[in-house]
Amino acid sequence: MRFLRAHAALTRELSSRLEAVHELTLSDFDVLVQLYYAEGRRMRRIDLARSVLLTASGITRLLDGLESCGLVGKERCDSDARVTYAVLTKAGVRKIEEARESHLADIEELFGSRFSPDEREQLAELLGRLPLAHTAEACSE
Amino acid sequence: MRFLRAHAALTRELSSRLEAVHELTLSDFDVLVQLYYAEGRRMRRIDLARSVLLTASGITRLLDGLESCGLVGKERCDSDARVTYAVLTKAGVRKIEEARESHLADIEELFGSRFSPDEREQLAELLGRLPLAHTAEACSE
DNA sequence: CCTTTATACTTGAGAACGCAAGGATCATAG
DNA sequence: CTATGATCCTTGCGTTCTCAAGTATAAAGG
Repeated sequence: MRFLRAHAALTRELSSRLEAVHELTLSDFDVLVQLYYAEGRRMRRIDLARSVLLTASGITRLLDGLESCGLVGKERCDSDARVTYAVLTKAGVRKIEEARESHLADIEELFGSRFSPDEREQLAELLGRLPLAHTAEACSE
Repeated sequence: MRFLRAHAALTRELSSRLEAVHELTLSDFDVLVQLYYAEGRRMRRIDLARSVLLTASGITRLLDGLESCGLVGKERCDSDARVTYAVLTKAGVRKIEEARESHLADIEELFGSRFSPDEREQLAELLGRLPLAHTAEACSE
Protein backbone atom coordinates (compact mmCIF):
# COMPACT_ATOMS: atom_id res chain seq x y z
CA MET A 1 0.00 0.00 0.00
CA ARG A 2 2.55 2.51 1.14
CA PHE A 3 4.59 1.58 -1.81
CA LEU A 4 1.89 2.33 -4.33
CA ARG A 5 0.98 5.60 -2.67
CA ALA A 6 4.54 6.71 -2.39
CA HIS A 7 5.21 5.96 -5.98
CA ALA A 8 2.13 7.71 -7.26
CA ALA A 9 2.80 10.84 -5.26
CA LEU A 10 6.47 10.94 -6.05
CA THR A 11 6.29 10.37 -9.77
CA ARG A 12 3.48 12.81 -10.15
CA GLU A 13 5.54 15.48 -8.49
CA LEU A 14 8.83 14.77 -10.19
CA SER A 15 7.26 14.18 -13.52
CA SER A 16 5.36 17.42 -13.56
CA ARG A 17 8.42 19.42 -12.62
CA LEU A 18 10.53 17.75 -15.23
CA GLU A 19 7.88 18.33 -17.80
CA ALA A 20 7.33 21.94 -16.87
CA VAL A 21 10.98 22.88 -17.08
CA HIS A 22 12.39 20.60 -19.75
CA GLU A 23 9.44 19.13 -21.60
CA LEU A 24 10.55 15.63 -20.72
CA THR A 25 8.64 12.71 -19.32
CA LEU A 26 10.17 10.77 -16.49
CA SER A 27 10.54 7.90 -18.94
CA ASP A 28 12.21 10.18 -21.45
CA PHE A 29 14.60 11.31 -18.81
CA ASP A 30 15.23 7.78 -17.71
CA VAL A 31 16.13 6.71 -21.22
CA LEU A 32 18.39 9.68 -21.76
CA VAL A 33 20.24 8.97 -18.55
CA GLN A 34 20.75 5.36 -19.51
CA LEU A 35 22.20 6.41 -22.82
CA TYR A 36 24.31 9.08 -21.18
CA TYR A 37 26.08 6.50 -19.04
CA ALA A 38 26.29 3.84 -21.72
CA GLU A 39 29.50 3.11 -23.56
CA GLY A 40 29.70 5.35 -26.58
CA ARG A 41 26.42 6.86 -25.46
CA ARG A 42 24.55 4.28 -27.43
CA MET A 43 22.62 1.15 -26.71
CA ARG A 44 20.65 -1.48 -28.54
CA ARG A 45 17.02 -0.57 -28.36
CA ILE A 46 16.11 -3.83 -26.74
CA ASP A 47 18.63 -3.43 -23.94
CA LEU A 48 17.42 0.07 -23.41
CA ALA A 49 13.89 -1.22 -23.12
CA ARG A 50 14.85 -3.78 -20.54
CA SER A 51 16.88 -1.39 -18.49
CA VAL A 52 14.06 1.07 -18.08
CA LEU A 53 11.43 -1.65 -17.83
CA LEU A 54 9.45 -0.81 -20.90
CA THR A 55 8.34 -3.18 -23.61
CA ALA A 56 9.88 -3.13 -27.04
CA SER A 57 6.95 -1.24 -28.42
CA GLY A 58 7.11 1.28 -25.64
CA ILE A 59 10.71 2.05 -26.53
CA THR A 60 9.94 2.38 -30.20
CA ARG A 61 7.39 5.06 -29.59
CA LEU A 62 9.35 6.81 -26.91
CA LEU A 63 12.42 6.99 -29.13
CA ASP A 64 10.29 8.19 -32.01
CA GLY A 65 9.52 11.19 -29.88
CA LEU A 66 13.08 11.80 -28.81
CA GLU A 67 14.29 11.44 -32.39
CA SER A 68 11.89 14.00 -33.71
CA CYS A 69 13.21 16.37 -31.05
CA GLY A 70 16.71 15.62 -32.25
CA LEU A 71 17.90 14.27 -28.92
CA VAL A 72 18.75 10.79 -30.11
CA GLY A 73 19.56 9.19 -33.45
CA LYS A 74 19.56 5.74 -34.97
CA GLU A 75 22.51 3.65 -36.06
CA ARG A 76 22.53 0.33 -37.83
CA CYS A 77 24.50 -2.58 -36.50
CA ASP A 78 26.95 -4.09 -38.98
CA SER A 79 27.13 -7.52 -37.48
CA ASP A 80 23.42 -8.01 -37.01
CA ALA A 81 20.93 -6.34 -39.30
CA ARG A 82 18.10 -6.87 -36.86
CA VAL A 83 19.34 -4.47 -34.25
CA THR A 84 19.31 -0.73 -34.26
CA TYR A 85 21.24 1.40 -31.86
CA ALA A 86 19.91 4.46 -30.17
CA VAL A 87 22.60 7.12 -29.89
CA LEU A 88 22.58 10.29 -27.91
CA THR A 89 23.12 13.32 -30.13
CA LYS A 90 25.03 16.41 -29.07
CA ALA A 91 21.76 18.11 -28.37
CA GLY A 92 20.78 15.08 -26.32
CA VAL A 93 23.90 15.30 -24.21
CA ARG A 94 23.31 18.96 -23.60
CA LYS A 95 19.69 18.35 -22.72
CA ILE A 96 20.38 15.61 -20.23
CA GLU A 97 23.11 17.56 -18.53
CA GLU A 98 20.75 20.44 -18.03
CA ALA A 99 17.83 18.33 -16.94
CA ARG A 100 19.92 16.21 -14.64
CA GLU A 101 20.82 19.19 -12.62
CA SER A 102 17.35 20.38 -11.90
CA HIS A 103 16.06 16.88 -11.48
CA LEU A 104 18.65 16.09 -8.86
CA ALA A 105 17.72 19.28 -7.09
CA ASP A 106 14.08 18.24 -7.10
CA ILE A 107 14.95 14.86 -5.70
CA GLU A 108 17.14 16.40 -3.09
CA GLU A 109 14.29 18.61 -2.06
CA LEU A 110 11.86 15.73 -1.73
CA PHE A 111 14.16 13.19 -0.19
CA GLY A 112 16.73 15.27 1.58
CA SER A 113 14.20 16.79 3.89
CA ARG A 114 12.75 13.46 4.92
CA PHE A 115 15.67 11.11 5.22
CA SER A 116 19.13 11.09 6.67
CA PRO A 117 21.94 9.82 4.45
CA ASP A 118 21.90 6.55 6.36
CA GLU A 119 18.23 6.11 5.81
CA ARG A 120 18.57 6.83 2.15
CA GLU A 121 21.20 4.18 1.94
CA GLN A 122 18.95 1.75 3.66
CA LEU A 123 15.99 2.52 1.49
CA ALA A 124 18.02 2.07 -1.65
CA GLU A 125 19.34 -1.25 -0.44
CA LEU A 126 15.91 -2.57 0.43
CA LEU A 127 14.37 -1.45 -2.83
CA GLY A 128 17.28 -2.89 -4.71
CA ARG A 129 16.27 -6.35 -3.66
CA LEU A 130 12.92 -6.20 -5.31
CA PRO A 131 13.15 -6.47 -9.07
CA LEU A 132 14.26 -9.73 -10.53
CA ALA A 133 17.85 -8.72 -11.13
CA HIS A 134 17.56 -5.83 -13.51
CA THR A 135 20.39 -3.66 -14.70
CA ALA A 136 20.59 -0.07 -13.46
CA GLU A 137 24.17 0.38 -12.42
CA ALA A 138 26.53 3.27 -12.88
CA CYS A 139 24.16 5.93 -11.71
CA SER A 140 23.08 7.21 -8.37
CA GLU A 141 19.88 9.06 -9.02
CA MET B 1 16.16 5.09 -9.75
CA ARG B 2 15.75 2.02 -7.63
CA PHE B 3 12.42 3.30 -6.66
CA LEU B 4 11.14 3.61 -10.19
CA ARG B 5 12.52 0.23 -11.18
CA ALA B 6 11.12 -1.49 -8.15
CA HIS B 7 7.73 0.01 -8.70
CA ALA B 8 7.57 -0.89 -12.35
CA ALA B 9 8.58 -4.47 -11.78
CA LEU B 10 6.36 -4.95 -8.79
CA THR B 11 3.19 -3.47 -10.15
CA ARG B 12 3.58 -5.26 -13.42
CA GLU B 13 3.82 -8.56 -11.62
CA LEU B 14 1.07 -7.98 -9.08
CA SER B 15 -1.19 -6.37 -11.58
CA SER B 16 -0.98 -9.17 -14.08
CA ARG B 17 -1.68 -11.80 -11.47
CA LEU B 18 -4.62 -9.92 -10.11
CA GLU B 19 -5.96 -9.44 -13.57
CA ALA B 20 -5.47 -13.03 -14.59
CA VAL B 21 -7.29 -14.46 -11.61
CA HIS B 22 -9.91 -11.87 -10.76
CA GLU B 23 -10.12 -9.55 -13.74
CA LEU B 24 -9.23 -6.59 -11.61
CA THR B 25 -6.72 -3.81 -12.14
CA LEU B 26 -4.49 -2.85 -9.26
CA SER B 27 -6.40 0.40 -9.15
CA ASP B 28 -9.70 -1.44 -9.10
CA PHE B 29 -8.47 -3.53 -6.24
CA ASP B 30 -7.19 -0.50 -4.44
CA VAL B 31 -10.53 1.23 -4.67
CA LEU B 32 -12.44 -1.84 -3.53
CA VAL B 33 -10.18 -2.23 -0.52
CA GLN B 34 -10.68 1.39 0.45
CA LEU B 35 -14.42 0.94 0.28
CA TYR B 36 -14.22 -2.33 2.16
CA TYR B 37 -12.62 -0.65 5.13
CA ALA B 38 -14.70 2.51 4.96
CA GLU B 39 -17.54 3.17 7.36
CA GLY B 40 -20.70 1.68 5.89
CA ARG B 41 -18.57 0.49 3.01
CA ARG B 42 -19.19 3.71 1.21
CA MET B 43 -17.26 6.86 0.48
CA ARG B 44 -17.68 10.10 -1.35
CA ARG B 45 -16.18 9.75 -4.75
CA ILE B 46 -13.86 12.64 -4.20
CA ASP B 47 -12.44 11.22 -1.00
CA LEU B 48 -11.99 7.92 -2.73
CA ALA B 49 -10.08 9.64 -5.48
CA ARG B 50 -7.78 11.33 -3.06
CA SER B 51 -7.13 8.22 -1.05
CA VAL B 52 -6.00 6.21 -4.04
CA LEU B 53 -4.26 9.16 -5.65
CA LEU B 54 -6.34 9.42 -8.76
CA THR B 55 -7.94 12.51 -10.19
CA ALA B 56 -11.67 13.05 -10.05
CA SER B 57 -12.05 12.03 -13.63
CA GLY B 58 -9.99 8.95 -13.08
CA ILE B 59 -12.38 7.82 -10.37
CA THR B 60 -15.43 8.51 -12.50
CA ARG B 61 -14.22 6.19 -15.20
CA LEU B 62 -12.89 3.56 -12.89
CA LEU B 63 -16.16 3.42 -10.98
CA ASP B 64 -18.09 3.29 -14.24
CA GLY B 65 -16.34 0.03 -14.86
CA LEU B 66 -16.92 -1.37 -11.41
CA GLU B 67 -20.57 -0.37 -11.57
CA SER B 68 -21.18 -2.14 -14.81
CA CYS B 69 -19.70 -5.25 -13.19
CA GLY B 70 -22.11 -4.78 -10.31
CA LEU B 71 -19.38 -4.46 -7.72
CA VAL B 72 -20.24 -0.97 -6.55
CA GLY B 73 -23.32 1.23 -6.68
CA LYS B 74 -24.15 4.90 -6.42
CA GLU B 75 -26.03 6.71 -3.68
CA ARG B 76 -27.07 10.32 -3.54
CA CYS B 77 -26.25 12.48 -0.57
CA ASP B 78 -29.22 14.16 1.09
CA SER B 79 -27.37 17.06 2.62
CA ASP B 80 -25.36 17.97 -0.46
CA ALA B 81 -26.68 17.32 -3.92
CA ARG B 82 -23.25 17.65 -5.45
CA VAL B 83 -21.82 14.56 -3.91
CA THR B 84 -22.41 10.97 -4.84
CA TYR B 85 -21.38 8.05 -2.73
CA ALA B 86 -19.78 4.92 -4.03
CA VAL B 87 -21.06 1.88 -2.14
CA LEU B 88 -19.76 -1.63 -2.17
CA THR B 89 -22.45 -4.10 -3.23
CA LYS B 90 -22.76 -7.60 -1.85
CA ALA B 91 -21.06 -8.89 -4.93
CA GLY B 92 -18.34 -6.32 -4.36
CA VAL B 93 -17.76 -7.50 -0.82
CA ARG B 94 -17.53 -11.07 -1.98
CA LYS B 95 -15.17 -10.13 -4.76
CA ILE B 96 -12.79 -8.20 -2.59
CA GLU B 97 -12.68 -10.91 0.04
CA GLU B 98 -11.71 -13.41 -2.59
CA ALA B 99 -9.21 -11.19 -4.31
CA ARG B 100 -7.66 -10.04 -1.08
CA GLU B 101 -6.67 -13.53 -0.24
CA SER B 102 -4.81 -14.29 -3.41
CA HIS B 103 -3.36 -10.82 -3.56
CA LEU B 104 -1.93 -11.11 -0.08
CA ALA B 105 -0.46 -14.45 -1.04
CA ASP B 106 1.16 -12.86 -4.08
CA ILE B 107 2.61 -10.10 -1.97
CA GLU B 108 3.83 -12.55 0.60
CA GLU B 109 5.56 -14.46 -2.11
CA LEU B 110 7.30 -11.41 -3.52
CA PHE B 111 8.17 -9.70 -0.26
CA GLY B 112 8.38 -12.54 2.18
CA SER B 113 11.26 -14.14 0.39
CA ARG B 114 13.31 -10.99 0.25
CA PHE B 115 12.76 -9.27 3.57
CA SER B 116 12.68 -10.14 7.20
CA PRO B 117 9.75 -8.82 9.25
CA ASP B 118 12.02 -6.16 10.67
CA GLU B 119 13.05 -5.02 7.26
CA ARG B 120 9.50 -4.89 6.07
CA GLU B 121 8.66 -2.72 9.01
CA GLN B 122 11.53 -0.44 8.18
CA LEU B 123 10.65 -0.20 4.54
CA ALA B 124 7.06 0.66 5.36
CA GLU B 125 8.15 3.35 7.76
CA LEU B 126 10.52 4.95 5.31
CA LEU B 127 8.03 4.91 2.49
CA GLY B 128 5.38 6.27 4.76
CA ARG B 129 7.28 9.50 5.07
CA LEU B 130 7.13 10.28 1.44
CA PRO B 131 3.68 11.39 0.37
CA LEU B 132 2.40 14.65 1.66
CA ALA B 133 0.27 13.18 4.41
CA HIS B 134 -2.21 11.08 2.54
CA THR B 135 -4.82 8.84 4.12
CA ALA B 136 -4.29 5.09 3.89
CA GLU B 137 -4.84 3.78 7.36
CA ALA B 138 -6.69 0.73 8.61
CA CYS B 139 -5.06 -1.66 6.26
CA SER B 140 -1.79 -3.47 6.17
CA GLU B 141 -1.34 -4.54 2.60
C1' DC C 1 -31.91 38.21 -3.27
C1' DC C 2 -27.85 38.07 -6.46
C1' DT C 3 -23.05 37.69 -7.39
C1' DT C 4 -18.87 35.49 -6.60
C1' DT C 5 -16.21 31.76 -5.48
C1' DA C 6 -15.46 27.05 -4.28
C1' DT C 7 -16.60 22.27 -4.61
C1' DA C 8 -18.35 17.70 -6.81
C1' DC C 9 -18.73 15.46 -10.74
C1' DT C 10 -18.73 14.37 -15.88
C1' DT C 11 -17.06 14.48 -20.57
C1' DG C 12 -13.96 15.03 -24.72
C1' DA C 13 -9.40 14.91 -26.32
C1' DG C 14 -5.08 13.12 -26.05
C1' DA C 15 -0.70 10.97 -23.96
C1' DA C 16 1.65 6.78 -22.48
C1' DC C 17 1.75 2.27 -22.36
C1' DG C 18 0.87 -2.95 -23.03
C1' DC C 19 -0.42 -6.85 -25.96
C1' DA C 20 -0.74 -9.33 -30.11
C1' DA C 21 0.46 -9.83 -34.71
C1' DG C 22 3.60 -9.25 -38.49
C1' DG C 23 8.10 -8.55 -41.05
C1' DA C 24 12.86 -9.05 -41.17
C1' DT C 25 17.02 -11.27 -39.87
C1' DC C 26 19.93 -14.65 -37.64
C1' DA C 27 21.31 -19.39 -36.10
C1' DT C 28 21.01 -24.20 -36.09
C1' DA C 29 19.98 -28.79 -37.48
C1' DG C 30 18.83 -31.73 -40.84
C1' DC D 1 20.20 -25.24 -49.07
C1' DT D 2 16.09 -25.30 -46.42
C1' DA D 3 13.14 -25.65 -42.53
C1' DT D 4 12.55 -24.33 -37.76
C1' DG D 5 12.91 -21.50 -34.20
C1' DA D 6 14.49 -17.47 -31.88
C1' DT D 7 15.36 -12.47 -31.71
C1' DC D 8 14.69 -7.41 -32.87
C1' DC D 9 11.76 -4.14 -34.21
C1' DT D 10 7.34 -1.89 -35.69
C1' DT D 11 2.28 -1.21 -36.06
C1' DG D 12 -2.77 -1.46 -34.87
C1' DC D 13 -5.74 -1.47 -31.23
C1' DG D 14 -7.33 -1.14 -26.63
C1' DT D 15 -6.84 0.46 -21.72
C1' DT D 16 -5.87 3.65 -18.12
C1' DC D 17 -5.17 7.82 -16.85
C1' DT D 18 -4.63 13.16 -17.03
C1' DC D 19 -5.93 17.82 -18.25
C1' DA D 20 -9.11 21.25 -19.61
C1' DA D 21 -13.65 22.59 -20.03
C1' DG D 22 -18.41 22.39 -18.75
C1' DT D 23 -22.54 21.59 -15.53
C1' DA D 24 -24.66 21.64 -11.18
C1' DT D 25 -24.83 22.68 -6.49
C1' DA D 26 -23.38 25.09 -2.28
C1' DA D 27 -21.82 28.85 0.69
C1' DA D 28 -20.73 33.61 1.80
C1' DG D 29 -20.86 38.67 1.08
C1' DG D 30 -22.85 42.67 -0.80
